[in-house]
Amino acid sequence: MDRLSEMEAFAAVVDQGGFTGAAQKLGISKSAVSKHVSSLESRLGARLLNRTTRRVNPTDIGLVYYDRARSVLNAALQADAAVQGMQAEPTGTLQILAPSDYGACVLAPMVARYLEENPGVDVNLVLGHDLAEATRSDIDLSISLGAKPDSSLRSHKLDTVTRMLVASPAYLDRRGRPSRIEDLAQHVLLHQLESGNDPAWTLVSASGEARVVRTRGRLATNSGSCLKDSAIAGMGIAFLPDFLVSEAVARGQLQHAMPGLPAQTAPLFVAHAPSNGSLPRVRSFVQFLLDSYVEEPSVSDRAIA
Amino acid sequence: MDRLSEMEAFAAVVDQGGFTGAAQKLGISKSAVSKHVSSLESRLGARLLNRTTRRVNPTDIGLVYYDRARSVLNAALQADAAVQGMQAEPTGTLQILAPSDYGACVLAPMVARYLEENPGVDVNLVLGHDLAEATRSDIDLSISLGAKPDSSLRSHKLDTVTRMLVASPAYLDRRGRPSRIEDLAQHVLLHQLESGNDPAWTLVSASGEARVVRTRGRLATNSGSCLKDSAIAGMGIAFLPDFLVSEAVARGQLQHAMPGLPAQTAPLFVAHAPSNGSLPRVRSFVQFLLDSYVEEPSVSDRAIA
DNA sequence: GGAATTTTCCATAATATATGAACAGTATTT
DNA sequence: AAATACTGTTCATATATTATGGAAAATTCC
Repeated sequence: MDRLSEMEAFAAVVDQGGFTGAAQKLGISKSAVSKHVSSLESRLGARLLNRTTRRVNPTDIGLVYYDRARSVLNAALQADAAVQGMQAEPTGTLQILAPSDYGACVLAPMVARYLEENPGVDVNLVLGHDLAEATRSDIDLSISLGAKPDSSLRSHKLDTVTRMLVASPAYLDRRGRPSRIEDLAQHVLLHQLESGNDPAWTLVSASGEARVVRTRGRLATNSGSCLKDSAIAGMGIAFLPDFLVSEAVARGQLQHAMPGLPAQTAPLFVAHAPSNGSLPRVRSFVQFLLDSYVEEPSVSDRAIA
Repeated sequence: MDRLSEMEAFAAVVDQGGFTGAAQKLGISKSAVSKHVSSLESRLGARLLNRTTRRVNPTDIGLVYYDRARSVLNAALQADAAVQGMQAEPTGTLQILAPSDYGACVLAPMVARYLEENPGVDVNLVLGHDLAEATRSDIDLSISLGAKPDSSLRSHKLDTVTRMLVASPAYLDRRGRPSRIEDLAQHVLLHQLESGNDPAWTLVSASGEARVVRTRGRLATNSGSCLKDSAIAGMGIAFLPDFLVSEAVARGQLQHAMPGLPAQTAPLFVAHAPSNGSLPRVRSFVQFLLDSYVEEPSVSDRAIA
């Protein structure tokens, strides 16, 4: 006997003031209503309704049970509605916050594909990871590189990004190839400006220890692609993520400046507020990202697997 | 398919991290758990669990549904518990607030009977309707005469109390019998002190209008029985409820002072805070009162019926 | 007191359930 | 690397239970 149906039947009887009305409202036979209520009463071991053949009045026990049953039914309704809401077609405008370079190089093409698959969703892609931006309340979803997001957020690891030291062949021929981290002090280091950070790189040496290399280049910018162009132009060594430079490396415009250096990896996360986790557009985009990275994992993640 | 059982099965699977554990915890077969969850999923039209044959992980939809389902189950548990609690044997100390005279004359013998029938309950009978007492938080139940209790309280009408003008035959022979309300001004009126009230009676005349009679007696007391004794002693006319004087009237010690006056009736209510309505001792005592008054209605209520 | 509604009861047909074993797949362990 | 142990699902069947429509019982309204 479905206990929820029993409660529905009982509540309907109280609402309609009779079994007949309840049966009509529920679309079942009077007998069924009677049996449901009887079963409920025997299960509880208490009389819930005072039947007077002409009128049905709830017992005082029935009265308090009615309130409880209604709240149970409401909760059940909300549970169903939550699931239905999460399965609805994604709609609205998805606000995505992402690091500038990653957003421009990697995310933008993916977003384009996502938009094609999800005609109901618009995307606002906010690039640049300022804290002021990160706390904007209308951000649905943010992508971060390196640090694992705040544990108050729901996060999924998407990928492992490798950053590498690159320079143009001409530069390396002219200035020599560094073989140890200390050798970098003799080179022109093209630094990427980050808000609030000292001009320095943190590199993990072959022995596994982190070494901080102060950069003393004549050019610094916050644009990774600008930095890449400078490196291609032979202006020095840059420390850039693979997604920015792999194409230039493949074309021979850039080379690994220090092949002996172990892979400098950082995890890539997508994160969202827990309350946004049930928004279809957020769910669908996160799933889209996860699917995309599973189909086409990066070099470093493939190596791990 | 019992929807609550489905939720229980699903929640158990999430808790135990597997169908086998859930089946053991619920005491049913693995097949049943599997079917319950399958049925739930198909009813919702959503996958709730990611099965990996070795481990079961809730989908993100499943995660939010788990919370909802848990609250549904909790509410259902509370609903059952509320009914069970209301059916438990009455225990504890019942705090009753009642008007002094009514409590002494009528309620005390009834309480004695109630105590015999309910060995688990003690009674504290607080007599005297001071507002300070009425708001005491440990009062389970209060009885009031005349005014209908605050609508924030649950109240039941118990009876209709008739108040009557009485005096001793000797007094009436000596001073004459009043025939009109105005005549009362020529009499000694024995007033019952009430906190905050002017010394006056409000009488309903034969024409139905309320007349206020200022009392100017030399004796006033807050004790109804003391007033009755004074009236028996021939000291004047008293205005007292039937339960106080009917015996003396029957014995001829008192007479109706003004037989032409219509019945001066006031309803008698029992009231309790809604939150106390589910306490077995409150319920049982209220029921006891109602039963007692149904079996033995007062004269005026019998006349109405 | 009669009549009309209302609930409950009853027998039947249909539906649905729980079960245990067999099946298929994966993670652990040796 | 292979075998094992354990997992969830599926299947057929026997058991329970359900809903239904009509008849019966009961009580209130007129």
